Amino acid sequence: MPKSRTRTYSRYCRTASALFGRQIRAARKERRLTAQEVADRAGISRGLLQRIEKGDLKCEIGAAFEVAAIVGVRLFDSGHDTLRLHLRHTDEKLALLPKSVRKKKEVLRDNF
Amino acid sequence: MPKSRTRTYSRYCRTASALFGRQIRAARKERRLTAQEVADRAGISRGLLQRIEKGDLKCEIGAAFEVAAIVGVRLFDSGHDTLRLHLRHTDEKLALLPKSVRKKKEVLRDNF
DNA sequence: TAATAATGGTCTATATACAAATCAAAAATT
DNA sequence: AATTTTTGATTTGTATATAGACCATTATTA
Repeated sequence: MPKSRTRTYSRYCRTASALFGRQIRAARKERRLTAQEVADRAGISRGLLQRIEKGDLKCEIGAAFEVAAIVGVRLFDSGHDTLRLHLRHTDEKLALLPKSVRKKKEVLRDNF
Repeated sequence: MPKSRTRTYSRYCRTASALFGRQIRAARKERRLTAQEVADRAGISRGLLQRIEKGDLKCEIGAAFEVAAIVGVRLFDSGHDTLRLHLRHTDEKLALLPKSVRKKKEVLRDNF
């Protein structure tokens, strides 16, 4: 029997994904774009778009992000310039953090 | 020759994904969690976590969201309750929109 | 500085996400 | 009401994302 690759997701994660999909669908309809039109523009199949709009957690993050961009759902509530700014800021923060995380050696407190 | 499945992504999409990955990495280090620890908690391989932190657009959105939740990167800048609220609101908006999008028949303006 | 843990690669096998095609039902226009 | 488009589901074959193992390098602690 082949080993299964099923995952479990937290409630938070599922809700977030559902919301993301719903927002995409709402935005698409507001702009009066058919599923086929958006799928074509994004270079994906209509089936995949359906799954994205349903909040399916197994689809490519790239496809979902691209679709969001096409229908006008902003990622991180920001335009491109703001994203770049955040990116730079995060990189600066990252530069101050240790390159690798090392656990402090567990101190045994039995011997006293 | 097998048909390739390569996609193209917009700059906006790539930047957003890069930022998301960077934020995850920064949050992980701030919390002093090793890659292996986070991968284990998320039920994914360390290799996949690396790709997520790199902003690889081809990984599962569910894996990325789950990791974000684990290291404390908030999705849509909101906690679970707020997400549910947004979800309800989006559903209401969606209920008012037409169930299917129909293009107005293109009126030919040649004949005058 | 030595020891050791974490990270960053690469490689392989396999489970699966994907595109594409098809069909039925629903919904919007005429 | 009739027509036509859009949507929702299902199925199938294939490209590929994933886990897991491994190794080399780097970084951290003792």
